[in-house]
Amino acid sequence: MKIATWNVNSLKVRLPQVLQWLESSPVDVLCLQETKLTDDKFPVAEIEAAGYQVAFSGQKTYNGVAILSRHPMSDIVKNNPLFEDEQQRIISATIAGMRIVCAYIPNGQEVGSDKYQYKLRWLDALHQWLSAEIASHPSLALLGDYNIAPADADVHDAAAWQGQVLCSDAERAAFERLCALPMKDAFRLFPQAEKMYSWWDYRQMAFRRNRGLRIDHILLSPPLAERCVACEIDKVPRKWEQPSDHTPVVATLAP
DNA sequence: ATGGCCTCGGTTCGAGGA
Repeated sequence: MKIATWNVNSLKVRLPQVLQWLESSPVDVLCLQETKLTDDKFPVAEIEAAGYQVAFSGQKTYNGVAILSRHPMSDIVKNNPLFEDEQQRIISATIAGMRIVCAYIPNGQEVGSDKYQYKLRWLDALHQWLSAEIASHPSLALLGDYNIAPADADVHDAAAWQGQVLCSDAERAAFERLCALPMKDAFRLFPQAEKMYSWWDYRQMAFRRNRGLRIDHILLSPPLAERCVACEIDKVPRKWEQPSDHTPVVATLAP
Protein backbone atom coordinates (compact mmCIF):
# COMPACT_ATOMS: atom_id res chain seq x y z
CA MET A 1 0.00 0.00 0.00
CA LYS A 2 1.53 3.29 -1.11
CA ILE A 3 0.16 6.67 -0.05
CA ALA A 4 1.49 9.93 -1.42
CA THR A 5 1.14 13.70 -1.32
CA TRP A 6 1.91 16.35 -3.95
CA ASN A 7 1.27 20.07 -4.07
CA VAL A 8 0.68 20.46 -7.82
CA ASN A 9 0.36 24.28 -7.96
CA SER A 10 -2.66 24.24 -10.32
CA LEU A 11 -4.18 20.97 -11.44
CA LYS A 12 -5.26 22.62 -14.66
CA VAL A 13 -1.63 23.17 -15.61
CA ARG A 14 -0.28 19.99 -14.02
CA LEU A 15 -2.92 17.35 -14.90
CA PRO A 16 -0.72 15.79 -17.64
CA GLN A 17 2.13 15.51 -15.14
CA VAL A 18 -0.11 13.96 -12.48
CA LEU A 19 -1.30 11.36 -14.98
CA GLN A 20 2.25 10.73 -16.16
CA TRP A 21 3.50 10.34 -12.60
CA LEU A 22 0.67 7.95 -11.68
CA GLU A 23 1.52 5.83 -14.69
CA SER A 24 5.10 5.36 -13.51
CA SER A 25 4.22 5.43 -9.78
CA PRO A 26 0.83 3.77 -9.42
CA VAL A 27 0.33 4.63 -5.74
CA ASP A 28 -2.88 3.54 -4.01
CA VAL A 29 -3.68 7.00 -2.67
CA LEU A 30 -2.53 10.42 -3.87
CA CYS A 31 -3.37 13.60 -1.96
CA LEU A 32 -3.18 16.80 -4.00
CA GLN A 33 -2.97 20.39 -2.81
CA GLU A 34 -3.33 23.74 -4.58
CA THR A 35 -5.59 22.38 -7.28
CA LYS A 36 -6.80 25.97 -7.83
CA LEU A 37 -10.00 24.74 -9.48
CA THR A 38 -13.67 25.17 -8.72
CA ASP A 39 -15.40 21.80 -8.38
CA ASP A 40 -17.22 22.20 -11.72
CA LYS A 41 -13.83 22.34 -13.48
CA PHE A 42 -12.30 19.31 -11.74
CA PRO A 43 -10.99 16.77 -14.32
CA VAL A 44 -12.98 13.81 -12.97
CA ALA A 45 -13.15 11.85 -16.24
CA GLU A 46 -9.41 11.98 -16.92
CA ILE A 47 -8.57 10.81 -13.40
CA GLU A 48 -11.17 8.03 -13.42
CA ALA A 49 -9.83 6.88 -16.77
CA ALA A 50 -6.46 6.46 -15.07
CA GLY A 51 -8.05 4.03 -12.60
CA TYR A 52 -8.66 6.34 -9.65
CA GLN A 53 -11.70 7.44 -7.73
CA VAL A 54 -11.56 11.04 -6.66
CA ALA A 55 -12.87 13.34 -3.92
CA PHE A 56 -12.21 17.06 -4.12
CA SER A 57 -12.94 20.40 -2.53
CA GLY A 58 -11.96 23.45 -4.51
CA GLN A 59 -12.46 27.17 -4.99
CA LYS A 60 -11.56 29.80 -7.53
CA THR A 61 -7.89 30.82 -7.96
CA TYR A 62 -6.46 29.61 -4.64
CA ASN A 63 -6.12 26.51 -2.45
CA GLY A 64 -8.16 23.41 -3.28
CA VAL A 65 -7.43 19.79 -2.27
CA ALA A 66 -8.22 16.34 -3.62
CA ILE A 67 -7.78 12.66 -2.81
CA LEU A 68 -7.23 10.15 -5.63
CA SER A 69 -7.68 6.50 -4.67
CA ARG A 70 -7.50 3.11 -6.36
CA HIS A 71 -9.72 1.73 -3.56
CA PRO A 72 -13.23 2.71 -2.51
CA MET A 73 -13.52 5.89 -0.45
CA SER A 74 -16.15 6.50 2.20
CA ASP A 75 -17.10 9.15 4.77
CA ILE A 76 -15.71 12.08 2.77
CA VAL A 77 -15.48 15.22 4.91
CA LYS A 78 -14.47 18.67 3.67
CA ASN A 79 -12.54 21.07 5.92
CA ASN A 80 -12.26 21.00 9.72
CA PRO A 81 -15.69 20.95 11.37
CA LEU A 82 -14.20 22.85 14.33
CA PHE A 83 -12.88 25.75 12.21
CA GLU A 84 -14.98 28.05 10.07
CA ASP A 85 -12.95 28.61 6.91
CA GLU A 86 -13.79 30.05 3.52
CA GLN A 87 -10.58 28.51 2.20
CA GLN A 88 -10.74 24.94 0.92
CA ARG A 89 -7.73 23.32 2.56
CA ILE A 90 -8.73 19.91 3.95
CA ILE A 91 -10.45 16.82 2.63
CA SER A 92 -10.65 13.46 4.39
CA ALA A 93 -11.80 9.97 3.50
CA THR A 94 -11.68 6.43 4.82
CA ILE A 95 -9.76 4.12 2.49
CA ALA A 96 -8.86 0.48 3.19
CA GLY A 97 -9.41 0.96 6.90
CA MET A 98 -7.28 4.11 7.11
CA ARG A 99 -8.50 7.63 7.76
CA ILE A 100 -6.70 9.72 5.12
CA VAL A 101 -6.52 13.46 5.82
CA CYS A 102 -5.25 15.63 2.96
CA ALA A 103 -4.27 19.13 4.12
CA TYR A 104 -2.94 22.33 2.61
CA ILE A 105 -1.74 24.17 5.69
CA PRO A 106 -1.63 27.97 5.27
CA ASN A 107 1.61 29.57 4.15
CA GLY A 108 1.64 32.36 6.73
CA GLN A 109 3.37 34.84 4.42
CA GLU A 110 5.42 36.61 7.09
CA VAL A 111 5.95 36.11 10.82
CA GLY A 112 3.60 38.44 12.71
CA SER A 113 1.30 39.12 9.75
CA ASP A 114 -2.45 38.49 9.76
CA LYS A 115 -1.86 35.45 7.57
CA TYR A 116 0.66 34.11 10.10
CA GLN A 117 -1.87 34.49 12.91
CA TYR A 118 -4.42 32.68 10.74
CA LYS A 119 -1.90 29.88 10.16
CA LEU A 120 -1.32 29.41 13.89
CA ARG A 121 -5.05 29.48 14.68
CA TRP A 122 -5.64 27.03 11.82
CA LEU A 123 -2.97 24.68 13.20
CA ASP A 124 -4.45 24.85 16.70
CA ALA A 125 -7.85 23.88 15.34
CA LEU A 126 -6.30 21.09 13.26
CA HIS A 127 -4.64 19.67 16.37
CA GLN A 128 -7.85 19.84 18.36
CA TRP A 129 -9.84 18.13 15.61
CA LEU A 130 -7.26 15.41 14.87
CA SER A 131 -6.95 14.54 18.51
CA ALA A 132 -10.63 13.48 18.40
CA GLU A 133 -10.31 11.95 14.92
CA ILE A 134 -7.47 9.65 16.00
CA ALA A 135 -9.57 8.48 18.94
CA SER A 136 -12.27 7.29 16.53
CA HIS A 137 -9.88 6.29 13.69
CA PRO A 138 -6.69 4.85 15.22
CA SER A 139 -5.16 4.30 11.75
CA LEU A 140 -4.89 7.88 10.56
CA ALA A 141 -2.50 9.54 8.11
CA LEU A 142 -2.11 13.31 7.68
CA LEU A 143 -0.60 14.01 4.27
CA GLY A 144 0.01 17.35 2.69
CA ASP A 145 1.82 20.61 2.28
CA TYR A 146 2.45 21.63 5.89
CA ASN A 147 4.34 24.81 5.03
CA ILE A 148 6.59 23.97 7.98
CA ALA A 149 10.21 22.82 7.85
CA PRO A 150 10.28 20.83 11.13
CA ALA A 151 14.01 21.14 11.84
CA ASP A 152 17.15 22.83 10.59
CA ALA A 153 18.06 19.59 8.76
CA ASP A 154 15.04 20.29 6.54
CA VAL A 155 16.37 23.68 5.41
CA HIS A 156 19.11 24.37 2.84
CA ASP A 157 20.38 27.41 4.75
CA ALA A 158 19.21 27.23 8.34
CA ALA A 159 20.93 30.47 9.31
CA ALA A 160 19.20 32.47 6.58
CA TRP A 161 15.82 30.93 7.40
CA GLN A 162 16.14 31.15 11.18
CA GLY A 163 12.94 32.57 12.64
CA GLN A 164 11.44 33.15 9.18
CA VAL A 165 8.02 31.93 8.18
CA LEU A 166 7.97 28.12 7.62
CA CYS A 167 10.77 27.81 10.19
CA SER A 168 9.63 29.90 13.17
CA ASP A 169 9.48 28.44 16.67
CA ALA A 170 5.69 28.71 16.87
CA GLU A 171 5.23 26.82 13.59
CA ARG A 172 7.70 24.12 14.61
CA ALA A 173 5.99 23.83 18.00
CA ALA A 174 2.67 23.29 16.20
CA PHE A 175 4.29 20.53 14.14
CA GLU A 176 5.63 18.94 17.33
CA ARG A 177 2.17 19.06 18.90
CA LEU A 178 0.83 17.08 15.93
CA CYS A 179 3.65 14.58 16.44
CA ALA A 180 2.65 14.28 20.11
CA LEU A 181 -0.90 13.14 19.27
CA PRO A 182 1.07 10.83 18.67
CA MET A 183 2.04 10.76 15.00
CA LYS A 184 5.35 9.94 13.33
CA ASP A 185 7.02 11.82 10.49
CA ALA A 186 7.25 8.91 8.03
CA PHE A 187 10.34 10.36 6.32
CA ARG A 188 12.29 10.35 9.58
CA LEU A 189 11.45 6.74 10.41
CA PHE A 190 14.31 5.76 8.10
CA PRO A 191 17.90 6.75 7.41
CA GLN A 192 17.85 9.42 4.69
CA ALA A 193 20.42 11.23 2.62
CA GLU A 194 21.22 14.75 3.80
CA LYS A 195 19.75 17.82 2.13
CA MET A 196 16.51 16.15 1.08
CA TYR A 197 13.79 18.68 0.29
CA SER A 198 10.28 18.69 -1.19
CA TRP A 199 10.05 22.31 -2.36
CA TRP A 200 12.41 24.62 -4.24
CA ASP A 201 11.75 28.23 -5.23
CA TYR A 202 11.23 28.77 -8.95
CA ARG A 203 13.77 31.61 -8.79
CA GLN A 204 17.55 31.62 -8.61
CA MET A 205 17.87 28.14 -10.14
CA ALA A 206 17.05 26.94 -6.62
CA PHE A 207 16.35 23.35 -7.69
CA ARG A 208 19.61 22.96 -9.60
CA ARG A 209 21.46 24.35 -6.58
CA ASN A 210 19.32 22.22 -4.21
CA ARG A 211 18.33 25.30 -2.23
CA GLY A 212 15.09 23.83 -0.89
CA LEU A 213 12.96 23.08 2.14
CA ARG A 214 11.26 19.89 3.32
CA ILE A 215 7.73 21.14 3.96
CA ASP A 216 5.57 18.33 2.52
CA HIS A 217 5.02 15.56 5.01
CA ILE A 218 3.26 12.32 5.84
CA LEU A 219 2.45 11.92 9.53
CA LEU A 220 1.28 8.47 10.62
CA SER A 221 -0.55 7.39 13.76
CA PRO A 222 1.10 4.47 15.61
CA PRO A 223 -0.67 1.56 13.84
CA LEU A 224 0.35 3.00 10.45
CA ALA A 225 3.85 3.99 11.56
CA GLU A 226 4.39 0.37 12.58
CA ARG A 227 3.41 -0.74 9.09
CA CYS A 228 5.55 1.84 7.32
CA VAL A 229 8.52 0.25 5.52
CA ALA A 230 9.72 3.21 3.41
CA CYS A 231 9.25 6.92 2.80
CA GLU A 232 10.74 8.67 -0.21
CA ILE A 233 10.77 12.04 -1.86
CA ASP A 234 10.50 11.63 -5.64
CA LYS A 235 12.49 14.46 -7.19
CA VAL A 236 11.88 13.34 -10.76
CA PRO A 237 8.76 15.45 -11.48
CA ARG A 238 10.61 18.58 -10.33
CA LYS A 239 12.98 18.03 -13.30
CA TRP A 240 10.19 17.96 -15.86
CA GLU A 241 9.36 20.91 -18.06
CA GLN A 242 6.99 23.43 -16.41
CA PRO A 243 7.10 21.65 -13.03
CA SER A 244 5.28 22.30 -9.79
CA ASP A 245 7.61 23.91 -7.26
CA HIS A 246 6.81 20.92 -4.97
CA THR A 247 7.55 17.27 -5.64
CA PRO A 248 5.77 14.10 -4.44
CA VAL A 249 6.42 12.33 -1.14
CA VAL A 250 5.50 8.62 -0.94
CA ALA A 251 5.12 6.29 2.04
CA THR A 252 4.95 2.51 1.68
CA LEU A 253 2.90 0.55 4.20
CA ALA A 254 3.12 -3.22 4.73
CA PRO A 255 -0.24 -5.05 4.62
C1' DA B 1 22.22 45.80 -3.02
C1' DT B 2 18.11 43.88 -4.65
C1' DG B 3 15.59 40.47 -6.57
C1' DG B 4 15.51 37.38 -10.06
C1' DC B 5 9.53 32.76 -10.87
C1' DC B 6 4.94 30.94 -11.64
C1' DT B 7 -0.32 31.02 -11.64
C1' DC B 8 -4.54 33.36 -11.80
C1' DG B 9 -7.73 36.91 -13.08
C1' DG B 10 -8.09 39.83 -16.22
C1' DT B 11 -5.88 42.87 -19.08
C1' DT B 12 0.11 44.23 -19.15
C1' DC B 13 -0.20 44.51 -13.25
C1' DG B 14 -1.22 42.93 -8.48
C1' DA B 15 -1.92 39.19 -5.21
C1' DG B 16 -0.24 35.11 -3.40
C1' DG B 17 2.81 31.58 -2.90
C1' DA B 18 7.16 29.96 0.10
